[in-house]
Amino acid sequence: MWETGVTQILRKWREQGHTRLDCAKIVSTRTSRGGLDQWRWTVPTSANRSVSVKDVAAAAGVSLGTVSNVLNKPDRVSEATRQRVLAAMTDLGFVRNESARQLRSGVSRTLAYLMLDASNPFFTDVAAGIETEAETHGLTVVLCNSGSRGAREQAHLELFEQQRVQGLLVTPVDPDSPTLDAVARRGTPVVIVDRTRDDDSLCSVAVDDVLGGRIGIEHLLDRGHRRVAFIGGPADLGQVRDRLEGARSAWSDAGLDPEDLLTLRTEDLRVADGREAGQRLVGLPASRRPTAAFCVNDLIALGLLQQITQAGLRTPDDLAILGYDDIDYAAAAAVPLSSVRQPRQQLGRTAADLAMTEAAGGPHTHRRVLFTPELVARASTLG
Amino acid sequence: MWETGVTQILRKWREQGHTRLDCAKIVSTRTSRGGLDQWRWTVPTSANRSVSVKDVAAAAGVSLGTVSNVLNKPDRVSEATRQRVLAAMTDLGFVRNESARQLRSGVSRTLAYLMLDASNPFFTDVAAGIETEAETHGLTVVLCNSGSRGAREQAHLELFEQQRVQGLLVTPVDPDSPTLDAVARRGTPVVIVDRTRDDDSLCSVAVDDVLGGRIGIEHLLDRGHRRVAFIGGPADLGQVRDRLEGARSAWSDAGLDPEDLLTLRTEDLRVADGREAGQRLVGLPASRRPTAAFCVNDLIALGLLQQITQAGLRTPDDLAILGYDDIDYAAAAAVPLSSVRQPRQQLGRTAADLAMTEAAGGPHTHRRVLFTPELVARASTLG
DNA sequence: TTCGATGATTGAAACGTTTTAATCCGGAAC
DNA sequence: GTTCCGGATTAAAACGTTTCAATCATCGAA
Repeated sequence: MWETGVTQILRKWREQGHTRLDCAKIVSTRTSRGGLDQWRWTVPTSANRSVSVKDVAAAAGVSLGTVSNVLNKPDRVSEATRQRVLAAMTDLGFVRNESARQLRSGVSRTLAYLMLDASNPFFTDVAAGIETEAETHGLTVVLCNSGSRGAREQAHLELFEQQRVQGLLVTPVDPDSPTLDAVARRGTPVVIVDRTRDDDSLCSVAVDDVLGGRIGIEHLLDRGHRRVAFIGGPADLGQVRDRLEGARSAWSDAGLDPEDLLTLRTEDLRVADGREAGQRLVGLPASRRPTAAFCVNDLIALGLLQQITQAGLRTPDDLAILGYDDIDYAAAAAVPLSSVRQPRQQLGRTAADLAMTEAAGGPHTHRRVLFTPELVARASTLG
Repeated sequence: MWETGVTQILRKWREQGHTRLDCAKIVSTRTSRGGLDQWRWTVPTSANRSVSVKDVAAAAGVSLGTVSNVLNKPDRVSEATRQRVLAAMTDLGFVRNESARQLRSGVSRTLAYLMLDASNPFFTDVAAGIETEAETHGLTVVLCNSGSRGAREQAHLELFEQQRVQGLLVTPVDPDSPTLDAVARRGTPVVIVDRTRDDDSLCSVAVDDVLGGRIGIEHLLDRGHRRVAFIGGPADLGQVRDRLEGARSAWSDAGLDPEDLLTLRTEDLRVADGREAGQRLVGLPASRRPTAAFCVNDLIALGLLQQITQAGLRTPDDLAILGYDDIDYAAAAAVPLSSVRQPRQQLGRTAADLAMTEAAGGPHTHRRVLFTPELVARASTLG
């Protein structure tokens, strides 16, 4: 029986990575079986526990509840003890444990924004809008970046839900993803940013992309262009689809031949894709080459501008360029870029607002907010 | 005595916002005084409790500990029960409560990066580096933006510390701020990103700015410039100070008159500040105007480029421009911008790595990592 | 048969807060 | 002198996990 005990101890001991057995640490306990076949021992613990309200209470000579009151309802505690508690806190280096706070109170103080692409200034501007709105309500915003990757988006969504954030703003890879519905159904307010759904199953804030496409083409028509390229992709992206739809309808409304509205697809929406599109455009014989390009976002427009400039073409004389988003760098480009501007900051502010009102409880019906884009004409189309 | 009881009840009742008193809800309790002067009542609670492990356990017919094991040590539980528990989870829509998890286990699964300016692509690139490194270790990264505002930085630091993040990466407004030391002393690993301190009191990852300044000036000297403006501010910013120091020492090493290295201060480091500096530069008589400008970052360089182009000057013939950071938009500018490149992504990766090793425990000595910048010459200085 | 080993499962104790009913106490009102 | 009131304070019960010793069941070897 003694053997058994020792064997068991040694196994566990080894499992825990110990190499030497210190018998002084072994203490016997009795079991229901009546024998000495179970053992317990202590290991030296690196007593690095952090300071808790309990410690503060002890140091200040008050009860634990009073410390909590100092933190949460300062007016309920007399000035003298308040000072004493505050002093104890700084003395001991007390840091409130947010996990415990949130677990007990059930309320989180953060709003989350899951960005599609943090390197695109459009989304950081939206984020800035969210931040300003959240700040006025005393919430902090945490940002995450999916980088257009579904798996990462999924992982971030899960973590945010587990963290019980107050609201979850997201520019999703696919706005129709059922994951979003699942999250919302389980109780986290979800707001789709810069995308929409056809139904009203979730709150969303976006800009009227069909109208934006129309505005862009109308501007180019005004400037006399009759052979235009629409550059953008991927084809299944809602933004691209809608803007193209608007462009096409404006084009046909003007009674022009659909053939003359060339569509150039790109892999993605980055500067590199614009350069690549530029190469294809430059490769066309001058007679068939469009006189203007309407890019589905500014990054593509910038890449295009750079590429065709390198190839010796001039903007807007040889090729007028119209972008979309009006990011700060658009105005600072080699040839200041005309662009369709979206109210980015307001997009963020409104989204945050929707999330917070939904989180506040009360009767809620999902809202779909649609902003109107506006044309900003600069040298790249004016000449 | 009856009166007293009713008075007390009514007061509390009113405090809770009730307008009508439902006597059926009142239940008397006896107190130590023996009288009926204390009361208790129940209010209808909106039973909206979320699903917990307890519920899952009940549904699956196992104990609460087993559910936890399915979550954390799946190999310790038999396949059959594992499936049963998993099924119960999806049926009930169970979402693990991260607060409770972290409170009990004491371990957080997130790394935080507090950015100085989310709209500056330099920092989002650093963030991308952090993300890739963290991902390989199974951590998620949350981003926050201080927008160069000390108060907001402070608030975010506090929240992150309260959340007990595993590591806290920060590009601070002021790297010498004692707040950072305080946070680190209390146990959160802190890594300063893209800034350094003179002492080694914290881990930091940065790029050798003195060397960067030197490299920049040497390039301009190579191109034959003998009257150069160094543009940047604020003067008390470490980056600005160091790059200027490097620039000056390279200048004097070449045996040139310090007077000919003009210094133009700017308010901040944004595009608008570059434009403003451009106006001042254009205002100078051509004879005294520098032939090249070395800007302390690309945003200023872009603003400068835009402004002097508008004023009819040409780059690089009338004014060569050299930036710093080599952000993507530098290459895409009207005149592709020469720039001093910093290894942004690697900066982020290394910072994340430092934080995680410090968090892993064990003996730790703070490290100061310094990367070497490199010159990327483009049309804005080559012509 | 019995004992020991192994693997699956359970029960109960944490973790650090917030919440809330209860207590205490000095003073005002009767 | 009671009685009542209100403000300050306290004690104890949550919150939803993870952890870990203890138990249970099964099986192989002695």
